[in-house]
Amino acid sequence: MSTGDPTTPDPTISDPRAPDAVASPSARERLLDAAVDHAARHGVSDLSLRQLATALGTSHRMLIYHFGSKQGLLTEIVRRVESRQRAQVAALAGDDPTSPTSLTELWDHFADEALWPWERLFFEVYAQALQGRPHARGLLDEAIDAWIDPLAELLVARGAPPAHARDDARLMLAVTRGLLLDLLATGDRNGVDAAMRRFVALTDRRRAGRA
Amino acid sequence: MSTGDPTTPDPTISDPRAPDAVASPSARERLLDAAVDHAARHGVSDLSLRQLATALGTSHRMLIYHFGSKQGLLTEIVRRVESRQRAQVAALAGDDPTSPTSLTELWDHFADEALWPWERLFFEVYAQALQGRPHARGLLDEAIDAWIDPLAELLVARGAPPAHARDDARLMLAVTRGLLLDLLATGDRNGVDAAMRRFVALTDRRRAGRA
DNA sequence: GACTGCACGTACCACTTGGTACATGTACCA
DNA sequence: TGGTACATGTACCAAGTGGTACGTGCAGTC
Repeated sequence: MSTGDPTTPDPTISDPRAPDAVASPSARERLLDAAVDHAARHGVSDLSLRQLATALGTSHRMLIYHFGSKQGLLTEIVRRVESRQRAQVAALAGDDPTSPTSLTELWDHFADEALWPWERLFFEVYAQALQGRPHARGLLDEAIDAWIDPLAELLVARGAPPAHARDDARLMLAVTRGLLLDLLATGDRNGVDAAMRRFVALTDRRRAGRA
Repeated sequence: MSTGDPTTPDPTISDPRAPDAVASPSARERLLDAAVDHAARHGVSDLSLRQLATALGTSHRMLIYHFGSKQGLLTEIVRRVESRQRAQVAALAGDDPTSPTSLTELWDHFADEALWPWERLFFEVYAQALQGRPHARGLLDEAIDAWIDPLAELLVARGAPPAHARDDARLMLAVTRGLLLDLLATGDRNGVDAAMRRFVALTDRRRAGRA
C-alpha cells in the first residue's frame, strides 16, 4: 500500500511491532458490518475515516488498523455489497431449483423498499467503478456475468426458448436495473410496476404464441 | 453560503469591491464547457477546484469567482449534462416528427462509444443524487419524467397502442439505461445488442399480432 | 488623464484528510 | 510473576481542501 512512497516507509519495517494486518476476525467483522450499514445509509463517495469512526464509536486509527487503509476498507465494503447482491439472487433462484420463481416475484423482491439503501449503494459504487475507481473494479467484473447464468436458468425453467436464454437474461437484468433506477429516483412504485407488467406481458405473449 | 459562519464574514460586506457574482458570460461559459469536458473524462466525485483549475489553465480562485462555490460549479455541470441528455433525445424524436425513428436507431445512437463518457458521468451524478447529494437533485426530477413523453410519442408513431404508451415508454427507458449500464461495464457491444434485439423482437411480435 | 468596475493571480487561512508513532490496556501462556 | 501478542486510544504530521483578502492589469468613460 505505502510501499512505493518514500515519505512513508513500509510500516512492517519502521514499526516491527505493528500487526496491522491480521486481526481477530470478530472485531474486524463487527466493524465491517457496521461500516457497510453506515455506507448504505450515507453513501460512500464522501466517506471519511474519522466521520465513519465516530459514527461507529471507535477511532479512525482502528479502521486503519483493521483494514490497512481507506482503500482497503472501501474494497471490503464493496465486496460485502457484492456478496449481499449475490445472496439475494441465490436465495431466489439457486437454493430451490424446483421453484419456478416468476419474474413478477423476482421484481417484487428487488423493489422492496427495505432493499433500497443497498441498491442505492450498489449503483453508487457501480458508477464509481465506471469512472475507474480502483476499489470498485471488482464489482464491475461480476455485475453482469454473475447474474446472467442464474437468470437464464430461471427463464428456461419458466419455459423460455433455451437458444436465446442468455440474451433474454441479459435483457431481464437490464429491465430490472433500469426500473430500479427509476424507482429509486421517483419512488413511484405503481408506475414502475405498471412498466414491469408490460414487460411480463410481452414475454407471456411469446410463451402463449409457442404453446 | 458563508453567511452563517462567524469566522468568515459575508464577502459582500467585508469586500465591497468584490463582484464575484455577475461576470461576462463568455469567459464563464468557456470555463464551464471545459469543466464539463473534464468531468466527463475524470468523473466528478473526486473533483477538487485546484486540480480542475490547473487542468483548465486557470486558478481555483477563478472557479469560485465565476460559480460562487464548488457546489455552484457542480450544479452548473450537472445542469449542462442534463441539457445534453435532453438535446440528444430531442434531436432524435422531437425535431423531425415525420421520422418514425425505430427503436434500433435510438439504441444505436445511445450505444455509440463517443457518448460513453457522458453516460458514465450521467450515471455517476444520478447515483450521487440518489444518495441525497444536493447539487445533483435537479437531475433526478427530470431523469424520468422528461423522457417518458417523447418516448411515448415515438412508440405511438411506430404503431404502439396509445393506452399503454406511457408504461411502454417507461419500460423502454429502463431497458435503454439498463443495457447502457451493462455496456459501460462490459464493453460488450455485441452481447448487449443481442439483448436489445430480443426486446425489439418482443415488441415486434406484439405489433404483428395486432396487424 | 483620473476614475471605475471587471477579470484574474498570489498568498493566505482554518480546517480536514489519510496515515503514522507510540503508549497503554488486556488477555493469555509459561 | 513476567512476558508477549493483540487491541485500542491519543497525539501528531504533511498534504490538500474550500474559501477569502487583497493587489493589479485592463477596458471603458467622463
